Amino acid sequence: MAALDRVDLRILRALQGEGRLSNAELAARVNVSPATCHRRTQRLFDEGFVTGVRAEVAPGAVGLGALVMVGVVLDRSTPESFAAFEGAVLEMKEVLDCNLVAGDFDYLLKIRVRDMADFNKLHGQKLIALPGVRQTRTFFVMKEVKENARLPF
Amino acid sequence: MAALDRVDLRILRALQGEGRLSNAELAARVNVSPATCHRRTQRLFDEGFVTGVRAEVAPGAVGLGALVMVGVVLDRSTPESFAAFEGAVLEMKEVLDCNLVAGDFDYLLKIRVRDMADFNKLHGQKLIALPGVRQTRTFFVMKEVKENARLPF
DNA sequence: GATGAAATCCGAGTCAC
DNA sequence: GTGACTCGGATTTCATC
Repeated sequence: MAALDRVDLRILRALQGEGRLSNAELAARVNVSPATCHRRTQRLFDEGFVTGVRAEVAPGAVGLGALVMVGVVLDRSTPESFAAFEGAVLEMKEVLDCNLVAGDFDYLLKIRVRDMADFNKLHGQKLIALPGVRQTRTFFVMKEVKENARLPF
Repeated sequence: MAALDRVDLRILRALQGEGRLSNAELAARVNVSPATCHRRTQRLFDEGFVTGVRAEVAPGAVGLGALVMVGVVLDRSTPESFAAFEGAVLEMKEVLDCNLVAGDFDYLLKIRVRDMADFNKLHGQKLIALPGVRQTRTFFVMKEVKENARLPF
């Protein structure tokens, strides 16, 4: 996994903004020949600099209009306890993000559901039933100011 | 902005997983002709069901190995106060997510920087200097269990 | 009004340099 | 890294249901 030069960075930046750019268009934007651009891009994918390309679907259009952040505190802070919780969270499709954090919580989750009623059900039936959960704190998102911004590089 | 039928949903799901799928391949996966698939996909983009296609860049590879969540409380809860804060946050490239929430905080931010030292600088120089900020609470992410999972639909 | 087949044209992928 | 060559897919047209 060699280092990234200026051209690589330009390719990454372009693709981060428009993942469906054709190789020809991409080459024009980063000022290299199509052949070179193709090889560079290939490498960036093959060596894991780009972990995937994904279409962003408008959440509301697919019945996922509500966003909720949840702080979770576990009963015990043992490796087994963490592992069990993480394993269970990975199975929950509604959980978009899950991070182990330092601070007042053990984990912070980002969850998308249809509406508040849906979240209430999820909370009562699945969230508090997750392995080792002592308490949760819910933060309903009232306004999404910024979502998934591009990486600043 | 008409509704989505089964074929549309299959296209969205496929593209959410692999945004660079060729139209030919996509058509094969959702079982329609390339022509139909092309027209459907076009519509999904044009009518805003797909808001963009983005390459996901490995954060560590571009010097953004540290992830930090920050809870922010403002001085006053006035519309002007919120607007000023939001405007300033939109200018900060390091802030990936910013959500207005109900609960102990006014806003929850997701921030990517190089390392803890970098965050400390950002916190001291920019975060607490944001308009109307009374206090912040920092949650360093120690482990990213799940990041940006696909929408469950 | 949407579909799939066919026809055209442009870009992806490969090769020699 | 560049330029050229070939083949496959993107995109449009059109007849059809």
